[in-house]
Amino acid sequence: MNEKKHLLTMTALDLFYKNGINSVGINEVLKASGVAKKTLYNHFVSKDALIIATLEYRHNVFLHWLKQSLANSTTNEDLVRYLFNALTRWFNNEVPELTSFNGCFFINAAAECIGQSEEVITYCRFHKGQVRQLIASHMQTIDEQLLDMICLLKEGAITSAYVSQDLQAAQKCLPWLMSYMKK
Amino acid sequence: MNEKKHLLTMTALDLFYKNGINSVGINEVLKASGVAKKTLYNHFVSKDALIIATLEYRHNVFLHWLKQSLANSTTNEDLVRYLFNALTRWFNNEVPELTSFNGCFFINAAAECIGQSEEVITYCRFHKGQVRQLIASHMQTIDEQLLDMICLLKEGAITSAYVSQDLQAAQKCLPWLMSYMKK
DNA sequence: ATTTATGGAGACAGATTTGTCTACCTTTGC
DNA sequence: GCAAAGGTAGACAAATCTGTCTCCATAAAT
Repeated sequence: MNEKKHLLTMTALDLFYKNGINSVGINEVLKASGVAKKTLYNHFVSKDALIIATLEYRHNVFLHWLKQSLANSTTNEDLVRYLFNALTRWFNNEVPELTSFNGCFFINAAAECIGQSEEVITYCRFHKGQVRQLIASHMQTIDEQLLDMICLLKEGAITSAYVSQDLQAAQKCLPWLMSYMKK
Repeated sequence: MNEKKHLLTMTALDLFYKNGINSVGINEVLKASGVAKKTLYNHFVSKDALIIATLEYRHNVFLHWLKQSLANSTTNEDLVRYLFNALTRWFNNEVPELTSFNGCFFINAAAECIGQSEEVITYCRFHKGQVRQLIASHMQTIDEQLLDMICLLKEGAITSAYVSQDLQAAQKCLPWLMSYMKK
């Protein structure tokens, strides 16, 4: 990708994730990145296109981080342990590449773009699907029910960590999942 | 509450929940309700005040519905069954008073008002706390761990139902919770 | 019957936003 | 050396949004 385009995408993601997509104007992105307006509209047809680019970028960063976090797991127990420990690190700002925790960018974007951009919600759905697939690919034995539970608890933990500021939400899931798998 | 004020609050909630708080302008609320702008600013000091009023109203409607849904539960098993069956009815648009399902209004509002209104996120936190308390008050024996799990799964189900369009998300939680309580 | 409070309709100011356009500069390839 | 491509800086148009204010109508209270 072009250097300026990449810079714009990263800067926009930073601001969008921190302050909300609708609260951040194009001009703010330009000022923060030091790029001219014409260059932005040279690379992106509209603000919506920039938003989609930030979603794609965040998706890549997030999946790369998750893949690495799960890399060493060889059993379902490992998988669950690695996953929810990784989430806890995310919530507690111990993962620099994900930047300061502000909930799930995709959930936030979906909420912000209700009845404004169908493309955004579609991409968010895609992202959640890809994350589920990545988790599934690390399962020793495919257990659709366990996969459902893991994903539901993951979503719940992210939401609780953000809205209710329960930074230990992911840790609370662990003992339960462990005892479930023991049976 | 005043009649016009109530009408404005209900109309605004409808539009905010359906199309997003930031996408709906004051003028749209006025047109839909047939109320004059001066009357609105007579009752609300600003749009922010109107937003808070819609949060309060939604909170009351939601808690009233949940209270009724859980009213007949006498055991923890009942509680879980009633709760997640009620969520399923909500997701599938079988609860008229909650209007067409569009995720959790409070999660959406929190996402939309990032770095814009501290009052909104505070109220969302309050709402989630009240819901938790209501659930706790219907528990036969207080089990903080079970309460955590119920709330985490509830949040996960709402998010999955909305973002991933998994309308059966709440039903998937039931067998798991049941087997957990049996032990 | 007259006063007072409340609401309707909407013009208007002021701020802000997206997106276009002009004019100028810098770098790179030939 | 020069032409072409792409970037900078920012003015500007057009739309939109919040909040104020004016003028008028209506209804209730004294």
